[in-house]
Amino acid sequence: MATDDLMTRALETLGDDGPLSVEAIHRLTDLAEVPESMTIAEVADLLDLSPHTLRYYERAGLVEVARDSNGHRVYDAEAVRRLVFLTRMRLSGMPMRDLQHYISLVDAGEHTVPERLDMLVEHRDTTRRRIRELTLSLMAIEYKIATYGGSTGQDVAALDTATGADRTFRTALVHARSAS
Amino acid sequence: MATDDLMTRALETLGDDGPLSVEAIHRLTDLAEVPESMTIAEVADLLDLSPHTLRYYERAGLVEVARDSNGHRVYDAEAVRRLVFLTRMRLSGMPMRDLQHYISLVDAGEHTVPERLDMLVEHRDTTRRRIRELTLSLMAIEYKIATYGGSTGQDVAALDTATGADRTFRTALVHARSAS
DNA sequence: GTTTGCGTTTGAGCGCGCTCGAAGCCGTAG
DNA sequence: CTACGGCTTCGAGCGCGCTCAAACGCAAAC
Repeated sequence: MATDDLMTRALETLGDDGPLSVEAIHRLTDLAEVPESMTIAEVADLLDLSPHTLRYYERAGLVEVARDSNGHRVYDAEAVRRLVFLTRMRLSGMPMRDLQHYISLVDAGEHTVPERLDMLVEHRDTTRRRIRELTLSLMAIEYKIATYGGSTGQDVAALDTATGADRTFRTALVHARSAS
Repeated sequence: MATDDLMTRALETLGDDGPLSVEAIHRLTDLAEVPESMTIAEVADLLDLSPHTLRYYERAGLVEVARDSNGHRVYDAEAVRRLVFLTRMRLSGMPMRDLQHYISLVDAGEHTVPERLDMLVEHRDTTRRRIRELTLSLMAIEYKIATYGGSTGQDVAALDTATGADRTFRTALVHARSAS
């Protein structure tokens, strides 16, 4: 799958309704300025998580963070980049356990690259499955909204009789979870 | 958004790689035969969750289930349909709390339809956001796989220099979480 | 000089969604 | 007759990912 293809699809997906890309533009400066060092509050703000969580990640062994003369954390650029990565992985549903393993591989050296790639590929596939699962659920929700009749089973009933929906699709809706 | 449009998009999404739709076809008979009554094991099998979980849902007030002469649960078609709905909502991330509220609205009568629709619309939007979020994470993962350099920050660095990627897209990748 | 504010550590607690264990009932198979 | 499998109830336990409380340090502001 070509990169350009990826981006095209991404932008199409984003194009549905504006807020994300608008906000993205608004935050355009963020990564351009990756400061040499940041405080915990700054990193928390950047990544949209709490200082508590950042300390928790450190305790969990996901990052090492230096201290200043007051014992306060000083996040260097590498730590911030790692946290950006970790945050994205967390957001896409990778468990802490796996991240801990991944980081242990990173720290173990270059010879672990193949295993790291294996992990990324597996997580990519998991994420793809999850997106398809959510897409099917989304369609079911939209269908239920469109045909709302009050009963929790109405959507299925509607699918049985309406618009000559194709059977495969209908079944896929009901069994979206079978993709997981 | 027209129904046909929805289905078209759905099938496109599914078309990427086969397993789901194939499995869907394989299970095609499932909903066609919605039996008059089912045992807990049958329902568990149908919905791909455990009998434990089904009992838990009942305890949580999400379904009422009759008993036979032995005290065993007998799921009628309505209960099964409700559970299909509930399972899809759970799968798409709706919290138990919200489902309990939704079901209380269903049980309260037709005058709660507007509020139910509000809930569905909100959940639809949440699901859409989640899909966009996951899509961005997915692109980041794919990018990292494609440009793998071993460092956790490599993907970002690559984005800064590679293929003349447009800045908005690049920033969106880093800030996918800002959509949540 | 005290207050305010932001940081530190440690260990405990929490919300969620299951998941399981124990003890018991029932119907069928060997 | 007894053993087994599958169901029942009830309450407890668990894994995950935070989230917080307590007690303290330091530094700039008033």
